[in-house]
Amino acid sequence: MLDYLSKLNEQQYKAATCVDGPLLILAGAGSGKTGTMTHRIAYMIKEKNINPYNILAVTFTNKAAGEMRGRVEDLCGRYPGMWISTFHSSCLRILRKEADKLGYDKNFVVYDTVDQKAVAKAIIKELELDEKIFAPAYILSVISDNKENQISASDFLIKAGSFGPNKTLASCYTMYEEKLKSNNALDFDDLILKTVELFEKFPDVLSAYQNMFKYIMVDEYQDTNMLQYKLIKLLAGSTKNICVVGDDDQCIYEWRGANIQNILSFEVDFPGAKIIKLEQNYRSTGNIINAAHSVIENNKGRKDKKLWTASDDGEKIEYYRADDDKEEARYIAAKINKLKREDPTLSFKDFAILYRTNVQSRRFEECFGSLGLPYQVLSGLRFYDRKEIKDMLCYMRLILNPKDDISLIRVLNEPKRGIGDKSQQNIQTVARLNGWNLLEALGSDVVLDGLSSRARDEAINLVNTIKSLSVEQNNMSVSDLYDTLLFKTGYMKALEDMHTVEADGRVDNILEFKSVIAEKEKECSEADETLTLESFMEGLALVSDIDNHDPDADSVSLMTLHSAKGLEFKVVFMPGMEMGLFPSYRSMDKGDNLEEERRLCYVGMTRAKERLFLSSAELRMLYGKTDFTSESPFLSEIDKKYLTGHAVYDKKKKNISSDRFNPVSKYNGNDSYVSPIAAAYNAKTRASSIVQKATLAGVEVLPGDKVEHEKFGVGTVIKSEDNVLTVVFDGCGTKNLAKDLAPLKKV
DNA sequence: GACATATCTAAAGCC
DNA sequence: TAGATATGTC
Repeated sequence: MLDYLSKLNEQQYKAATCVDGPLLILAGAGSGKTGTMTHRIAYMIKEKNINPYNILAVTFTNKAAGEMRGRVEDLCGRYPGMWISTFHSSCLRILRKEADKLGYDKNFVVYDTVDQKAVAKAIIKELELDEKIFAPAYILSVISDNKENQISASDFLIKAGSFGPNKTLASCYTMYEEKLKSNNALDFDDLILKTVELFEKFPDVLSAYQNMFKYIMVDEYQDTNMLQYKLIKLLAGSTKNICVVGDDDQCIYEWRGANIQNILSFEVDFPGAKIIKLEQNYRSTGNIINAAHSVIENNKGRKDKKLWTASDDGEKIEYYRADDDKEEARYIAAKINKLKREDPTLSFKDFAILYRTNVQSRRFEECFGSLGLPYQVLSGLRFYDRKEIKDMLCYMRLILNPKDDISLIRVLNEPKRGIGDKSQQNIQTVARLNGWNLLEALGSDVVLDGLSSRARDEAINLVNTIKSLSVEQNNMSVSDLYDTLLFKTGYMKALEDMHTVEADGRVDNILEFKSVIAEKEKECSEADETLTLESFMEGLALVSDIDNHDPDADSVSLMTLHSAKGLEFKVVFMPGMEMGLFPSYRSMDKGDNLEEERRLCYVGMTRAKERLFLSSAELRMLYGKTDFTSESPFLSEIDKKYLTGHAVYDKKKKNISSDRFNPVSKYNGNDSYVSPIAAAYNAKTRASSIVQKATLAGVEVLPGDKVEHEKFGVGTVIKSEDNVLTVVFDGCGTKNLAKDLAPLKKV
């Protein structure tokens, strides 16, 4: 066996050396997937003498691509410009070369989610739509769905018919496409879509790329959507040297278009495909693996496979039911300190708290903050989506492309220039009437004369700043340009004058962004190049984030289950194991969605290497209301052999053995759960599920009855305004009444 | 037009 | 509860 391949196990070795023809690698959690893929690339280059530039390896995230590139470099050296990149950046690279064939200017801009939203809002205004019904996010999701399924605006218009909401949506879609086209912009979906169109319309272009990419690899295949699948199928062409790696059990992105069918039916689409399963897990203890398996095996639509591990059983998984969400946070904090005391080799960075929703982080931040426990939160907001960064990016885009109306609108009154809604509309009207872009309109006398004297001065200054920097951009460094922009637009001064904590934070971010630019310039000068604004922005177009998770910082990591995919920690906590929270109440109507939640649970559990702690809170405050909760059905799916824990009601008795463990939620066998809490959530929309009857220890209670809770004392049952049975406790506020709730007794 | 106050609503987030 | 947006006031 070749030296560098000797670390691979038998299955991994098979996968790494099977190079020709279609191959599906089913790689379970922690099975050494990335290692196998990188070794496969190294094998192709070193042993098969395949030209590195004939290999295309696509991933979903920049982080994954970067990691893969780094590991390939370690194995077989650096090949600059090798095609190891995300779907979107591969397509961007192709389109930069070929966009003119599709009638686009090659220097098109890429609109991100924020830009798209701005376009959608403009459309809503123009069509005078009711934003309640046609919310920007809704319109955009319809457009995105269509694009992912390669349905054009005109196709959709035909499909939509001549009336009803679909007709309106079709007009939105059409206008959206017109606006992007006239701004010379593509959105993220377009990057894939236009590349597919390019290949379909120009067979010669396709065959050139087919010749180039003789070997194709796709990571996280379970997350591909229909269009991405089509793209790689086109590229794989007749050679069919395509290797896809994925795990159907880790498909947690169906809600944004991932099609799990792509992995389930790979063999059908590529007849003769080899399938290799990587089932040995190198990450977790036996108990963790087995417990995770006992949950995931409840899913129906999945490939049959079972992870195993050569490591010991390890400790059992622990479950704790806390009194409330605050106590849950205290419990976890105390547990972290205790574990660290008992095992001095553990440091804070070995701990992660994985929750279902971002709002859950608050309790932990409060608690950890007061205890002085170091933590880092991976928030949902990306660096580049922050307002101040986005504003600066828009200024820079305007310098590159003064025609970019969406960017101009964004920064027109930022900082405040006295050019508000009314003036903005005037500018747009003038632009439309004269066929000008907005910057031209803004600088015209017609517009300027209609402004107040302050606004007039500001407008002239803005137009001049953009125009002169646009001319000068190649005579100055990007850093200098950035500074000039901050100064001349008055952006920095406006922030500094605010003297608020928030504004200071924004200033910090703006300086942080400057160091990003400086870093890029340094990289460039080392390679004896000068960084141009154009190349800087180009590199940024698809960068999702300055990776804000620092695995080396010695702090506890707090993040959602979704963002934990691909990571691992010695000790993992999964709080909020409650019906309605996890699984999310929005997933509980349809069996399919519930399966995705279950996969999410599986992903979370398999992040743990040594210890796994699950917890729930009996009372949780959500949306300013405190509710009783039921335990998550996933808890009862875990085989009790691997689990130890207490139900809160028995806490006084202490040391409850695991066979006494009995979560209160019930599975109705129909792959949906009937829960009083869920019913309460749904009460406004679904009359049939309103909780109008509650039974406590076999005794029915009705409004007006007195009930007693072991901790909250006596309360009265009432029917709340949303028609849900509720108990009012003296001094304890109002709580929704959950059916069969053990600590409540009728008195 | 800018700022203050009232009202509404609530998942996950890759490129 | 808290953030985002709609409405009201100077």
